[in-house]
Amino acid sequence: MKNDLSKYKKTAKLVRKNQIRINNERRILAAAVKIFAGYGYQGATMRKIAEEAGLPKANLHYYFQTKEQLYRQVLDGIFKDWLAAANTFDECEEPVEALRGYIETKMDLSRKRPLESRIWAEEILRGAPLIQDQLEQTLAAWLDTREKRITDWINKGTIQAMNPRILMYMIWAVTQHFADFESQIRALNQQQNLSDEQFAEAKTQVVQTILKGIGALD
Amino acid sequence: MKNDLSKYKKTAKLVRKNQIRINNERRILAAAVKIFAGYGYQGATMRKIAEEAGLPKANLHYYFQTKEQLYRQVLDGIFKDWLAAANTFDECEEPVEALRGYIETKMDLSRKRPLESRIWAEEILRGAPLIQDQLEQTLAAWLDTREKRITDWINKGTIQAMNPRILMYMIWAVTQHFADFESQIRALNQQQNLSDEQFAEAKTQVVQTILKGIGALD
DNA sequence: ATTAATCTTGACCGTTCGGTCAGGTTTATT
DNA sequence: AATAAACCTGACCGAACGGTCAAGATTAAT
Repeated sequence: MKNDLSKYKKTAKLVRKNQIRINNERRILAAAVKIFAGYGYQGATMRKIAEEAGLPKANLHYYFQTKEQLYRQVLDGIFKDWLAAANTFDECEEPVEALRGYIETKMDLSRKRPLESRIWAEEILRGAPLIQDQLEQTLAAWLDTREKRITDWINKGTIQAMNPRILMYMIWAVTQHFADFESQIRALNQQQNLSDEQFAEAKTQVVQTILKGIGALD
Repeated sequence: MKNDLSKYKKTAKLVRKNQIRINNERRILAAAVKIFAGYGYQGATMRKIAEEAGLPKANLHYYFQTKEQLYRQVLDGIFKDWLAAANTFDECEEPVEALRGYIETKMDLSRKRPLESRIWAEEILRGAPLIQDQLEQTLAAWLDTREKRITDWINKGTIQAMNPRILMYMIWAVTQHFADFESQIRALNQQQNLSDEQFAEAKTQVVQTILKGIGALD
């Protein structure tokens, strides 16, 4: 009984953990996302992140030993979000619904989390020095599975023959473009970010063009 | 006569200019492209560029006063290449030929000059701090003109109704993706860059999907 | 109430950064 | 041959970087 109770208490402590630690780690990570997205890994400084978080620089190093470790945790969080969104691909059986759902989810993610998309893009731009393993393993496995689903659709004649990988590259390219190249789109849109209406139009057109382009519509 | 001759000589000198200067500026710019593409603006250092060029660091500052000036010249060169490629858009009257030619040219540019594409992408990722003017003026004007051509095609019923700008964003996104996300594509392709055959297949599929997607084919 | 663990922070450190400069060398002009 | 212009470069500079640390403050456990 005593044993059980003390165990329970310890577990409860671990679950609640230090509220201070949880709180500060969250603040620092949120600040890090902003600064890494705005300046890139090299351009971001621990001082800028500390200012954004409203904490002294030394305090950052208490929770995250090095800048690289902080950056890795940011990337991990982004990858988890990406995978969660990616699984909408499997929610529907038929290509039109599955692809429409996936493209729309990716577009929404670009709209809601452009900073994260840009951090990911910069990491890949620089040759993916820290996430190569994840790309070669988790992402490659994810792609293999979905490639088979698309091949099934092709064999059933639901969509036309094509290379499924290239289709996925196109979807990734287009959906992420609206986050990664936001500043270019803004410059071409009277210095205004796309309004909700404009973005909704883009989402519809992207879905229509790709679905029609692979022979899944009409 | 004397006057004319001396003028001619001076002009000739200016045309030939200092061969040393021409030569070294070219070397430095080529090295700068490599280093800026590999490390980003902040991650690139004048020491690395100097090593790549095989010149002492102080010599770089003799030809380019600051790192930012060197970077600006690199960006200018990239923008000129981009505009040259962009004009293939106007070479054909009909949408199928015009768009096919443009998409293929952009794909070829991604294949041949991936470093330049990545430098451009990073600049936009960071909010285009140095090229905002060019985007808002030169690029916006270019896009306006081509938007009108596409609108004409739509009015003639050659392609289906759509927002021309979003079509251009899709084309840019997809074509540049093969340069900018090269390291991700490599990780998903058994750690091998796309072969010429694979790239040719991608080019064909991209053209087909987009043209069919906007109702210009079939 | 005491002790232990956790958290906080200003001051500091070695390194590297972009950039400068004096003085020497090479190239062009007369 | 002499002079001027252009080019070259090792040594150096102040600033900013990531990271450390000792000592104090706060919170948790007994």
